[in-house]
Amino acid sequence: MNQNNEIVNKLRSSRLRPTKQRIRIAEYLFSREKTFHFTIENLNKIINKKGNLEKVSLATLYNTIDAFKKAGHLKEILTNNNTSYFDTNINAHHHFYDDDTNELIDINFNDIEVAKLPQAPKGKKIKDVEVIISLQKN
Amino acid sequence: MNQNNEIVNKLRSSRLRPTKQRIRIAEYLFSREKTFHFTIENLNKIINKKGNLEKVSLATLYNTIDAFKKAGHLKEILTNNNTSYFDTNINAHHHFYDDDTNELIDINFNDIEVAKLPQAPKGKKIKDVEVIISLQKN
DNA sequence: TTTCTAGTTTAGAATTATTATAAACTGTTT
DNA sequence: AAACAGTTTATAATAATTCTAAACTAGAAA
Repeated sequence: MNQNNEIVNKLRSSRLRPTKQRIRIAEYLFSREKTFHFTIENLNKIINKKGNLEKVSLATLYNTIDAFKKAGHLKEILTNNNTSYFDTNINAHHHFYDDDTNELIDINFNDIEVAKLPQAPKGKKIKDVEVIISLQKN
Repeated sequence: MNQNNEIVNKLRSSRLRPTKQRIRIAEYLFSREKTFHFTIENLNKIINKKGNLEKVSLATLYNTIDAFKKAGHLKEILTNNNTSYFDTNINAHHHFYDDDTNELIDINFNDIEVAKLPQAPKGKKIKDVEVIISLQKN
């Protein structure tokens, strides 16, 4: 139950009650080495795959992912296909985006260097800089 | 009718029949100096605002914008709010994106310098490099 | 403990953005 | 003018997301 405790603490420190559902989702998302990209639909299929006894409602998936995002545990990825993609890698990094397959691939932060940045408009400051490299077939 | 002829030629050279609706939309979008960012909903309100006699159906707006995009006359912009944004500026350039207001602001190509780029995955090549700078309140 | 309460989950309805359908219409070619 | 493919249209269908209000639950208070 050590793993579980870490997750529970993570939730508590974000002022999120460690409910059964949140623990389940957080364990799935955050107990992994490699970055994970997903849509709500993906996650729903995984969490509620047939055979699983404890189902989590779709509304809760939306609520939970939104809460995790607001707490800074997930990043939402920019795309143009009107489906939200999320990323368990919250460190600054960038993406390849394959328009044909809607596939996302992480790019290490250090593999891109943004040498010059513009001034933010007055009253605003820069929250994040994201580089997206669209791909096409050779 | 000089303006009109330019538009008609633009359509023809993209193998798009210059229909009443396409000419109307193209005139609205492409007869301007400054860049224009819009969603289909925006455009619908403008083209079909009450008082306008000639209405264009929503389906046609979708079809036409998609055709213009495929012809390279519009760029689709990446955001995370599951609504498609389009940009009449098809030159390479970048954007500020204000998450709170969903507002997009152009950044001149030269105001950002991407100094280092990664290799494209095998079988793919780089189509476009886009930088999106998210903003937050000061 | 039990009781209480605010926070959470849920099924289902509602909403929003987009795509599909198939009939009517129109630009262009013959 | 006839013909045909391309286009437009209203409407239905679909997909992603948000809303709603009732039931449930974790944690605090008694």
